Amino acid sequence: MVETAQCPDCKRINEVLSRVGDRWSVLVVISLSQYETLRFNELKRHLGISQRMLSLTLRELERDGLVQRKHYPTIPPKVEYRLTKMGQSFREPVKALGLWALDNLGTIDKAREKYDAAASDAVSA
Amino acid sequence: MVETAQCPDCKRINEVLSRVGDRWSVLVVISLSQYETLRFNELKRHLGISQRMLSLTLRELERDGLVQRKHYPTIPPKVEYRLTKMGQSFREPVKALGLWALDNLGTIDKAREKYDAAASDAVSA
DNA sequence: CTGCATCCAGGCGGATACTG
DNA sequence: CAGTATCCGCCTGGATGCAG
Repeated sequence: MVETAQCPDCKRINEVLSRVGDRWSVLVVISLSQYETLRFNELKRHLGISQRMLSLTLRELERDGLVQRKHYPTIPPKVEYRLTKMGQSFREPVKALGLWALDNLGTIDKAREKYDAAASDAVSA
Repeated sequence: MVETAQCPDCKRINEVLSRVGDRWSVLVVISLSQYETLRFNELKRHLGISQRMLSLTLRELERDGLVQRKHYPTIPPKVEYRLTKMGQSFREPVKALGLWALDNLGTIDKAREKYDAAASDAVSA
């Protein structure tokens, strides 16, 4: 790829997707939007995510200013995560996406079945 | 991961993200929404995507029923891609995401700078 | 409990060469 | 022009082990 004659919008979208577009980030934001405040292992259990990915994801989200980390230097240690203002505003577009998903997942599944059936027909033809 | 006690929503979101959540799919949809109809190499140049990924992405989008492929068996061959009804409806949540991105990318950049500065302070301290 | 470091497999994605 | 096939590097992401 030497070419870079794309629309500027694509760059923007690419940027935002590479920031908060990965599935774990989205899921963490959703979880926090439901529970207000969650601890590390609560999130881990809730999402079924590995420690590593949760750790990485939370660090990035904190770095991006979407999530606030509150650390209690007790023993054993306790860390709470919650959404920042911006994090909460992110729920809106995510919710839009979620609703679209709910509306269209069935249709997509149908389309896939149809497509796959046609493909296997082509093979047997 | 043996655990699977997550919220059902997470599964849904995960599904939709793994379907149309990758950056190339989103960018293809956006391009098609702007240009109505595009040929293979037009998309390729427009997005700065490799043939391989464009080919895979278009096939998936067609399979999911978001993109319609029109093939003219001429020489040289000509193939046009356009959004289906569902593909067009997908623009809505994507647009919401794009607007949020425009509004918040600057803030995110600021947050990152601040975070990184604090991190390097911690190192030098 | 909350993390970080390491290792390792699998998939994403680009470059290249080839077909129709 | 519109793809397919192959090779291969890179990054994601899980498993494990260790530290505070």
